[in-house]
Amino acid sequence: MYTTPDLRELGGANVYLRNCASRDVLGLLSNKWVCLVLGSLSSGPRRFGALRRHLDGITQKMLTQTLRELERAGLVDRRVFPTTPPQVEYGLTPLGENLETLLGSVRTWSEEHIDAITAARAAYDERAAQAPKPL
Amino acid sequence: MYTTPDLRELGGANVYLRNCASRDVLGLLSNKWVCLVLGSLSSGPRRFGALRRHLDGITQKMLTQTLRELERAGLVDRRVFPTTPPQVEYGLTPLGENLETLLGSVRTWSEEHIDAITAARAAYDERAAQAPKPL
DNA sequence: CGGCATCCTTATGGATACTG
DNA sequence: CAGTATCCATAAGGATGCCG
Repeated sequence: MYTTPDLRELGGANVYLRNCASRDVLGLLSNKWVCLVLGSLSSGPRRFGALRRHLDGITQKMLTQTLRELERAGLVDRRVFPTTPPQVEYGLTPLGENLETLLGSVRTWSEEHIDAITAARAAYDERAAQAPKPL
Repeated sequence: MYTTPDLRELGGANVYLRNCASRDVLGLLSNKWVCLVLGSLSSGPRRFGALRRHLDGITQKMLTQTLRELERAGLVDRRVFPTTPPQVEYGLTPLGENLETLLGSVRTWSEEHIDAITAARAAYDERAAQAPKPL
């Protein structure tokens, strides 16, 4: 009886199961902007407009959407100052800061190894171009 | 003259610029499956079918696509044994293993903090439900 | 300023069928 | 077994306009 063959293969690390909740968190990080927004806030709270300018290329919609998602997940908190015009400031929660330390190292890794990756891609493409199935 | 106002705001961490190549790497990680595939390979090489079974829920298409992308980036290597039927084995390159140490801690974080996130989301939703703009 | 609502285009990903 | 190719549904994301 093969009820749970997967678990026997590697020994039950649960992110690998379809309905494991922790996959949600990976899904969260699978947002192109999440890592950058958290990084941008790691140096201190910022207002909406400042974030928008800092995260070159993000649209208003995606910034709003990303911030809501992060706020809902308890990673970012939102402080409203009822001035005129209204000011809204975003900052990391303790949980957000905790995650940021990991994401920061991922961003650093990206910057440090982008050259190696670019080179690997070029090499791969060249190999692929040279052996284009000569039928 | 405001040629590069963004850099003065935070001091030149370049992932934040639109055309910075390191954003590509973040884009790579923005693939729902990348983190899981690399994690699945962290315990040793695996064959295509084994990966597919281990990563519960992945389709054949997405697995192929993800593996190609990772192979092209130099994070995974692919070894073909011309047996019948053919065997194809995937494993981490040194670069891939290096990245995996970071991603592993992200997966661990996900598993450790999923409860806090779930609770935060529930609280947020409840707050939102209780203050539905009583106009 | 900091949004939300709408429209519309494109990218993503699943299902299915076929191949070496 | 390990793919490739095709079709199709849905979701992601950009552009625009309006509002408190």
